[in-house]
Amino acid sequence: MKLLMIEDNKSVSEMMAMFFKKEQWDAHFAYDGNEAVEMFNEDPNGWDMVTLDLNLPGKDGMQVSADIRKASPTVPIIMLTARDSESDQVLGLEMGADDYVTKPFSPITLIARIKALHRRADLAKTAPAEQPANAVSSFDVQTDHFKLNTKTREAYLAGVQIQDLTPKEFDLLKTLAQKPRQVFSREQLLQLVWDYEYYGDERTVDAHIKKLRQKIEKAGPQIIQTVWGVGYKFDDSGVDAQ
Amino acid sequence: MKLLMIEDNKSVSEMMAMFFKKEQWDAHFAYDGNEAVEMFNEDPNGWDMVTLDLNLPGKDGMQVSADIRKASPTVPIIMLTARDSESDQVLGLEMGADDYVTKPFSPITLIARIKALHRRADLAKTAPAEQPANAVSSFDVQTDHFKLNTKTREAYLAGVQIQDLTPKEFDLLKTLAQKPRQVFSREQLLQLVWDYEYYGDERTVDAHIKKLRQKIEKAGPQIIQTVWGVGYKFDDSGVDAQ
DNA sequence: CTGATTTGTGAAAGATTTGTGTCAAACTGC
DNA sequence: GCAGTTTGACACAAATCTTTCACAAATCAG
Repeated sequence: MKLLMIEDNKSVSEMMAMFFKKEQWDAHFAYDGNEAVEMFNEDPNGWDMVTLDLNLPGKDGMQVSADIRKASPTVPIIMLTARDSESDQVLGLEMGADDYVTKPFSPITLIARIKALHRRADLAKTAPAEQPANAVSSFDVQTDHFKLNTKTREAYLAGVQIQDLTPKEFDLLKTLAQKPRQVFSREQLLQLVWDYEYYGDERTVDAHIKKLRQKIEKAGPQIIQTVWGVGYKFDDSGVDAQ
Repeated sequence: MKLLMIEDNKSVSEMMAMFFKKEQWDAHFAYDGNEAVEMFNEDPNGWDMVTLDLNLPGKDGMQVSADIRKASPTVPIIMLTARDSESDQVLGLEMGADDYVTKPFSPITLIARIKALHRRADLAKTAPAEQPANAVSSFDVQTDHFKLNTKTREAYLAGVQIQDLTPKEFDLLKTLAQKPRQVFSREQLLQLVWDYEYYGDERTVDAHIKKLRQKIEKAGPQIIQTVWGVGYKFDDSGVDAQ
């Protein structure tokens, strides 16, 4: 198991390193937020677990969590913190963390929680259809008629490339496409595509959707649907025609 | 979401019942271990979540956990307990629990943890590289012939999608369908679908029911019944297999 | 059967949400 | 800095949904 521990307190990480070694886990350590996000993004899909200290120098811990979630919607995250307030805990869990452990914690407890979460997360990997490990698949989103590659930042609809996507447009499309058919509210999209604490007009999302749709139309049928009163969703099930 | 709370302290379960209702979860309660296992086994694959108080009369909590795990290797289990010792916690997690919350806990916290775990467990269902069309799982209502998914805001009757549901229509259908055969008065529906303190004409419900029925008819047989003098109910028992 | 009550229905007014164009600000590469 | 892009905000028009109301139809009580 490949694990990333984000923790600025060296004595904590050194102690945990011993325990991780005992478990024979491939543990990596980051000591501040920016370093952590950078390290994580080198191989966003290669991590099995992240533990994140919220009290970090530099980047805010919640922001680090958001950045990691953005890069990988599924990696298990355990937040570690001295902040014991209930609202912090609830916020953390709502932000997408899977567990929230308050300091001081014992290594044994943390190990047990990591194992429990890893076991649970593994169910998602083993259950579904296998994905050839070595296969190209640098495509991060791939449905029948739609492919999206975050490394090259290219998107294809029914084989035709969607051209001239700006960064925001690409991120927006990626976010929607990662969960086909799931409806995202404007607020959710602002959190996921912009920032978790972005303060701005929700209608800005509409403006980007409009631009995005224009570019999608040049490549094929519309794959972004409006869900009236709720938000938007990606749905390429209408791209049947061959 | 269908949840089983195993808890012998009635004041705790009553308080939680209120919070579960607010979330519109289908919460069931068991007050001792044997009853819990029995209840669980009536439909081992029908549960989305179990919370288990370890301090139960009758059967030992750990044994209950083991019995449930045996019946369903994947159902998420959260252990609740006053025992704060580390060894208990580690043992619980090793026994197959996904989370371990010590009493006293606040309802908000428990709700947040249930949501986090449910989100994680759902990934196992939805994960499959985003398979075709309606393979999106995580239906919030699922009977033999009717399925409703709040994430995609889609509803299916005997496999056919009920199309073009407006927000109110969808919410209304969801509310009725969450408790099949249960009659809801117009007043109740106004509270549940509109707002707790909505001030408006009760007949507005009728208007929406009418529109909803029209859209349901396009997909299959009628599943909303009028209970004269009382209100409306969802009942799909008349829908025959195809 | 008759009258009272409740529900179904269609239309129209009212309210809300979304699409879209414009413009200024922020950002990029040079 | 500068020119070209991208982004964000806003306002108005267009589209869609919600609510109300009145009358017709159905149901019930006696």
